[in-house]
Amino acid sequence: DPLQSPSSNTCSRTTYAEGAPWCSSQVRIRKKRKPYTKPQLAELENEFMMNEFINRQKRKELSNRLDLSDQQVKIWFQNRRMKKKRLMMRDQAFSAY
Amino acid sequence: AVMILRSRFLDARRKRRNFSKQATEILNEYFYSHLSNPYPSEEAKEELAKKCSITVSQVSNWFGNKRIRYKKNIGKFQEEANLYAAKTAVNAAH
DNA sequence: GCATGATAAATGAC
DNA sequence: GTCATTTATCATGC
Repeated sequence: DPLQSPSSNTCSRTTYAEGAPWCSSQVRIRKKRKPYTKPQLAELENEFMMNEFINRQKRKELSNRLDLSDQQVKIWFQNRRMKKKRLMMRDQAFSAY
Repeated sequence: AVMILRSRFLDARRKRRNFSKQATEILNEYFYSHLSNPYPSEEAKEELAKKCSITVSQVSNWFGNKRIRYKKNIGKFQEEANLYAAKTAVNAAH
């Protein structure tokens, strides 16, 4: 797994670092965010339409087919459910007018 | 007509608009006066949203962007930081 | 041409 | 599981 460290801690060296500890090293190594391809998203969206909660079985075959990890598919569905909630809230807010 | 407005409302990303000068002023005042912990509570977000005439989600977006961009290049924001530090100092004196 | 606001991957608290 | 975040990317403003 190609990992990337938060190399630049320009924050902790500056005079403002003392007043902003939140700024200092975000600690752990984080995988770089990589946008998914259009075909990948199309399949994920299609599966989400079928059911918003995916089981291990379908998750495995989806991850294999899309060249994504099992975890990535799981996270995508979680984020997708949050997105749906945001859109519905926004729609509701609009309907108020 | 309503549907057109609705679609634009739903797809805010495509129709991004900069916040008003006053709104940015209020958000920056809060950010730099809470530089040690620039994480407003839900209540604080709602109050800021009301003052700025924006949504709480927009407040969250603003602080998220501000925090990451600030810490990525503190030098670029130093002048701004000094400005608002002086401003809050004046407010405190009164 | 970057600044800025919103969104898409990814993490972690709970 | 949700959900507030971090980070990179996108789309727009100017």
